Amino acid sequence: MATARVAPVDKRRLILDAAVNVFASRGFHHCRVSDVADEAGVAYGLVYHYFDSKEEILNTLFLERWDVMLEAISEIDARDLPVREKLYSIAGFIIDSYSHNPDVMKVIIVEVTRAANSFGAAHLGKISEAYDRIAAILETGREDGSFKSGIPADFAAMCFYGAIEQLLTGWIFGLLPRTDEEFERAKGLVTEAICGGLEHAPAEPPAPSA
Amino acid sequence: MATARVAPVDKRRLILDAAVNVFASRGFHHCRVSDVADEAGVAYGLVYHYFDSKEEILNTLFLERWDVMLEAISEIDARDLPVREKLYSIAGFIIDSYSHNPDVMKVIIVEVTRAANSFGAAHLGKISEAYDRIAAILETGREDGSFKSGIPADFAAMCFYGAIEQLLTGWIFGLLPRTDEEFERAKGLVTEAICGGLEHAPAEPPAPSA
DNA sequence: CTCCAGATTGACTGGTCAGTCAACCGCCTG
DNA sequence: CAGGCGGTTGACTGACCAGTCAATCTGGAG
Repeated sequence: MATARVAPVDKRRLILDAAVNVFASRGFHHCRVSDVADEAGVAYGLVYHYFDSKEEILNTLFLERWDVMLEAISEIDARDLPVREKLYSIAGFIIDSYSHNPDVMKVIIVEVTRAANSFGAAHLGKISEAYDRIAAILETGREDGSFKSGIPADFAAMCFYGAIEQLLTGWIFGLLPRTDEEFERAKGLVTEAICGGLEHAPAEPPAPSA
Repeated sequence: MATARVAPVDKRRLILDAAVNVFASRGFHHCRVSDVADEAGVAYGLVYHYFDSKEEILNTLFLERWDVMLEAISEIDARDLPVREKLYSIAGFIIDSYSHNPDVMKVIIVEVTRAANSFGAAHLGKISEAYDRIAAILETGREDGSFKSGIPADFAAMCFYGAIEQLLTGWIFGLLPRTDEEFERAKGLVTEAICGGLEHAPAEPPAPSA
């Protein structure tokens, strides 16, 4: 007989999903654990059956998603593509993540990624791993001569990632239009902006033969 | 007789400066008002003589600095310079702000600029004014043909500002080296990265005569 | 010297909320 | 049917802390 018959509803998952809603709409510091429990339709105490603390809920949400992103970056890096297309794919992945589930990305960006005195510091290793993997990709671009050697790869990675995160921030704050077409368009535009630059290229010597 | 003889010490200023230290090192949500009072060497109640609430202190800190930045952007825009040099000056101004007083910028970036559910939302107008002014500068670049017309100015402004803020974030988290030389170097590098792009330019037709 | 207004003090209060815990439930096992 | 165990409940507690306020100080004006 099947072990699960009447879909025993994963309460832990229910709580995590509810937490995303609540954290996104009210903010981690401005909501109560009871808000999460209510949203999940679950008793207050059950939250503490599955999680040690309110913070652990956010940690879990962050790690779940960030690991997926790190995995995606590695997978993209492993493909046999020009560096620019790898960057396009990464931008695309992050933007898709936002468009498919804005709340999770909002919570991560708003509550974790910049929280230098709390969650950000706690997850610094994971966060910088993303920058490092992007930097590694850029480094291959420097090596094959397609990317400028004058801009350090780790520096370039920060610029690239920063631009993307700022776009998400723009969407989160409602400063940029949020439509599927805009999301799609943005992928190409960030890539072009960061790789190709905002300026029209002046007469420039071609890349030195690496 | 002079109105001030023994340097009456502006207690309000003292509190604001103490708040910068405390907010930067412990975080707005993880510190007590009494921490600020202690740091300022002032009685707890005096904080409430000068400010209505803990939040008002942060609001004041943000507005003081942000207005200076808006002013600086306008002043830079008014100069007769190529667009790229205006952007260099803006990047330079923001980076100098950080290098001269890291704590204020840290507090603004960590506690305000991304706080979509609290301070960020409250100051959305001011925040987006900065993006708008940068976008206006970029628009002139599009008009005079030095900047690509395919990338909307508001979009480009987000990329530019995002890259800079990410650099500050890198310094705040200790992921990028914090030396005066690095700060100086970064000004040129971000400008080159964003305006000129990370890639070596391929053969590209010159800007169409606008 | 007196009087006043504004500055300064810090003990206290009121409300909030994260986390605990003892009880209860429902299902499976023997 | 008894026993037990993980899942589930929600009232309760203990700590914490933003904000209040009555009292005190200080320095200038008359």
